[in-house]
Amino acid sequence: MPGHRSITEAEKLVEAKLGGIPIRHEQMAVVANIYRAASAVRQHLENSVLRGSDLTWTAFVVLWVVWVWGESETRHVAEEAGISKGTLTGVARTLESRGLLRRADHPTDGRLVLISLTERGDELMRRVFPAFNEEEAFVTAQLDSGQCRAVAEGLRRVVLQVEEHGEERRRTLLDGAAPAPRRSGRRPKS
Amino acid sequence: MPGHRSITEAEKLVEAKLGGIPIRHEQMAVVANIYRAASAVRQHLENSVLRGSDLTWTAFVVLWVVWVWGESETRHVAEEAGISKGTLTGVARTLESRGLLRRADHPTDGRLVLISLTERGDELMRRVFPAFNEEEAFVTAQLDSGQCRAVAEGLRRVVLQVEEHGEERRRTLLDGAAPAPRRSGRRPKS
DNA sequence: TCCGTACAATTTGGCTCCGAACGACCTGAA
DNA sequence: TTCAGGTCGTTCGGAGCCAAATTGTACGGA
Repeated sequence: MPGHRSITEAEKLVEAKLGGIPIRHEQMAVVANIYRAASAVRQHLENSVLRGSDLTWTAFVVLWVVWVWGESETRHVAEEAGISKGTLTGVARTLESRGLLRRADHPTDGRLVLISLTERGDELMRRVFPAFNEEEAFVTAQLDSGQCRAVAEGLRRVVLQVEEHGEERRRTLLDGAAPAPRRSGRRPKS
Repeated sequence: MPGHRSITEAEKLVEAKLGGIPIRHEQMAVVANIYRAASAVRQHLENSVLRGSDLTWTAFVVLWVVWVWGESETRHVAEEAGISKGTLTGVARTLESRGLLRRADHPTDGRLVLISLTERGDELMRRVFPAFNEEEAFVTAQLDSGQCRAVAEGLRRVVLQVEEHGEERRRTLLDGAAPAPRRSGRRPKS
């Protein structure tokens, strides 16, 4: 269980560390708590409702997207689920082998693959989602209706800010400098 | 970039899917946006300030914890950073090999290991953290001061709720049933 | 008809992370 | 003094995940 030391206490220490250089405390608290909350929520949901149905968080999100939006092209599912296309290929294969998901060629464009739930997958979601939603209610139990809306709206703005201006911002920061390659992953061929 | 389809639209579809069964919309929106925001923020920070210093998100968090709290026992660092003990061992080894971190035996308890920053690690943090904090301000730029506080406070409550009542809740849900083993990871011996 | 370009999903390589097992160590009771 | 039970960090097995490379399809122009 993380978080026995308070964030505000940490802020004071950081201030002292940097002595003089001003720090955006409120913004720092938002980011720190976003990540803490995301980890806590994910872990709780995996360990309560998902594990029982042998689903990882990612697998559940993928099923959820397809369940809600119906038969979809894989690229849209990946985007909506927030994972890369390559990851989706593997997750979809696993779910397909368990009979929860079905893949079909696109009728006119041979490059595309369509994903939909099988009857079993649909049954699973009708059973699991209510339990999942019940835990969403549990983790937010300390928030009243208005606070829920405020938090959701605030986070939406964070997501929008990054999506709309993030790339430009990164370009500005690096200012034409080396794009700095990623540490992991396949090496460029050159 | 995820999120081109609106979350409220998704909620309506879910409602129709379940027809009749009530859904906690506001709570669902909070959880969905927490995760989206966490991914977006992490990705932006990794791709802007961290990559340039060859740090992953986790490595930065570990350095940050040790920087702020000073020499600490590894179990506390792991807890504070929100990662498992096993993960910390690997991360710490990497950071030690890069000369940013130092490990020392505990003077009286031979089981413990103490972690502290080297001078180089301290320099790195004095350089990187202001840039990091600058991006924390960027991602929250759409929120005014009051909204920042509201979001941070709301998320704090979510974390607290899970930390204080999560374990009990999971016990209640499973109700003595099989603890449901994890799919990945080392297999139990027997 | 034959390319070249564009874009799709998939494969591949490498790192990250969790958590069970393990071995070292501490402690207290017999 | 011994040793059983607890706690620590580390090791290790397996899945997750990203992004480059690859493979396959579409389509417009020569």
